[in-house]
Amino acid sequence: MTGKTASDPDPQRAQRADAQRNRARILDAARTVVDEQGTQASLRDIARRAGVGMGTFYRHFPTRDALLQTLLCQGFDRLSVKADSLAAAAAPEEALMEWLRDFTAGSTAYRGLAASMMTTLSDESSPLHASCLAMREAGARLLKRAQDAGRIRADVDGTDLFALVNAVSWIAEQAPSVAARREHLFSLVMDGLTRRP
Amino acid sequence: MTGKTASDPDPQRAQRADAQRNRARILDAARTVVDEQGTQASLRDIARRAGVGMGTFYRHFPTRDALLQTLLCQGFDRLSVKADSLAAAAAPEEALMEWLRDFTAGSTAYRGLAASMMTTLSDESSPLHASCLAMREAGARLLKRAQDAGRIRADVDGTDLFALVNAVSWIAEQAPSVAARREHLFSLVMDGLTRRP
DNA sequence: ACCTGAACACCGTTCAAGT
DNA sequence: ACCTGAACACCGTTCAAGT
Repeated sequence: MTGKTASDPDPQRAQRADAQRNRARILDAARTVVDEQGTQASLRDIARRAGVGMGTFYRHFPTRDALLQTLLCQGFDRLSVKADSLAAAAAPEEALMEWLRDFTAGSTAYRGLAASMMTTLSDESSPLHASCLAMREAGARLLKRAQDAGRIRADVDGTDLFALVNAVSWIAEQAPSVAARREHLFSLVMDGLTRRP
Repeated sequence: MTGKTASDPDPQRAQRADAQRNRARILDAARTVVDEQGTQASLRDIARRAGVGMGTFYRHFPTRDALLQTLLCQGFDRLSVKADSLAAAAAPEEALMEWLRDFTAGSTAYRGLAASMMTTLSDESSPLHASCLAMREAGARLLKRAQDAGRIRADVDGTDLFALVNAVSWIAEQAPSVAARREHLFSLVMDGLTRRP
């Protein structure tokens, strides 16, 4: 125990008021710019729009992934939770499909997101690594359940499924003509994984 | 008719000796650097390695696509020809699969190639547009043939097939763990397109 | 005709100097 | 503690000056 009393704010969270405000401004700007330019958005543009020096930007978010984490982490965690509640509530195949629908909607929220997820999954030092991996594992449990029920091919694992779904999301970003057929491509792939009676 | 005689070299092809040598050097360097860095390789690096000024580089290849064209066009054309000869020689499904095998091998030759092909297909001003489109159309004819023979789902078109195959090639570039499963992902997708008896 | 390399407008990242 | 903005090393692209 130190001299710290109950009324002291948590030292880990204590921040000067201007620092807190700058952080919020950066995040606001980031949401806008990433929305426009995708996950590879210019960090300078974000700092500029936030009205903040580059040093301030880097002090708050030392890497691009640190910034993306605060934008994406919530969504990843939400999908992890949703997978588990679907596992308890819905039929195996329907649960998986419903989850994938939700996942795909999220993965097309920002341009470049599918690519960022793949990068973050193979980079253990990324602050997004853990939550993205947890989300994939949660999806993998839904997959396993559908496989055990005999509804999905047995020779597919969570990595395969995640890769295929991200591959479709990515390709849809590459050309408007493909984007228009995204749902169709998605169902072609999922039909292929489904065991027909 | 102008004063041009038969012994004049083709004025369109006439080039000073140093220009011809520089062009060859740039292409040599490009092959090496694109091999190392992918289709998004630094153009400066290529010019440097070729021992040539930036102006010279741009004089010979005014855009990145103009450079890629000379590296990739032959391969595209070869695959177009191969599609037509397979259509004449092999059973519909086998012909399609053999062609896709060949196509995939080519599309993984350089990192970023799948992305470049998608870009070039939606950019009519790209010098690669025509030959890439021709290749896709040649593949589409093999697809149609296999569909007419009842071996492939009827609700797939050449754009879908091309998109799916490129999506798998791209995803395999994103992580070594996925690269190791590339063949498996490819067969999952193709199985899905195949009509089972 | 062709080549060169500096110049320009951008990046991401770091860091000395300020408050 | 935190902020600023210049500095550095890159990039793609253009262009005046040379031969």
